[in-house]
Amino acid sequence: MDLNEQQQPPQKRNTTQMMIAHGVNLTKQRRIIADVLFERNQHVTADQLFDLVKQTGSRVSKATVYNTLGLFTRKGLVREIFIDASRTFYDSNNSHHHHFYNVDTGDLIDIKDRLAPHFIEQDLPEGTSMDIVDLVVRVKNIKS
Amino acid sequence: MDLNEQQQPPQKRNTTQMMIAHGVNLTKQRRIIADVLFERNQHVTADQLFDLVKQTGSRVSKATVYNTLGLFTRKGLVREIFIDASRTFYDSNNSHHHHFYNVDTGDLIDIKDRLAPHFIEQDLPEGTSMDIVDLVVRVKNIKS
DNA sequence: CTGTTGCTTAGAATAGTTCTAAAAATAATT
DNA sequence: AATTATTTTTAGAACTATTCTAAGCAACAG
Repeated sequence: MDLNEQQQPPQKRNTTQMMIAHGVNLTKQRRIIADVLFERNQHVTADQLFDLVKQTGSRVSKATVYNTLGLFTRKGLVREIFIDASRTFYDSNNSHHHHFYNVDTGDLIDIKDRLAPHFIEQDLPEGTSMDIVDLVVRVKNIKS
Repeated sequence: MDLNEQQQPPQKRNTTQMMIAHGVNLTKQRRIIADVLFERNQHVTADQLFDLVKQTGSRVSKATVYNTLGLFTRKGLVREIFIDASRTFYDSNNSHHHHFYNVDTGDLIDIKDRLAPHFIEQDLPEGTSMDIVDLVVRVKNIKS
């Protein structure tokens, strides 16, 4: 299962600046996590990210990976994508876009933002047909 | 948290016919579950449904509630809505529509189908503002 | 230094869901 | 009807993703 298929070219980002810009305090672990996460646009689970970090030789606890992903989400650095009850992905591409999820392969693929929803049907990934479209508009109470 | 707010009027459906029409074998437990689930349009978790069934005096195991919801989903009688890693709702309204989810209250509210996506913003529930729109288009491999 | 605050950690706890293996119900076949 | 096969249900165990807990550590302020 390919989690990393992306239409956009990989782009090296300045993770330190990103964190500062979003009001995230810098720590050793957060730098390590951010460097791995933002190395390229990708969709990863907390567990996959934990492994990716391990592969760099750095040691960060799983709790910190969860904490950091939660923090990054609250600060708007990443987006959570809930595919099903046991599949939460974190999208390191924080630009405005949506996703194709292939129920057969597990592939999660970006939908280019310019695609109007009614044109999606004509732009499905090769060899796939539409299954279910689930649009969840999350709203929040206006604080008074 | 009100899970049951619906725009459409409650409608008593013939659950036996629904199951037959969708190729679901009839059993005592499935009838009980279907009667509770389709009594009105609602969004329920497996656990909530288990409790609702219990309240009718009938006794159905939790495993059967899960099995039956899985079966009903595969057969197209209900739709799963994944709000987050620990919130899977089953929507007993199987007509084509989407949802507003209020992150503050937990309310899950139908979006009338006629609403074009770009008009959603002008039609948010009272006292709420847009938070996150997550559109996941599920596709499946074309079997050859 | 010393206290305060925030961060990280390992492991325990939690919660939703799936699995297992056996019993029960139902359907099919003789 | 009796027997066999198939499907369904069940209780509880197992599993898995995530959160919690409580202790230790790091950074910084006074």
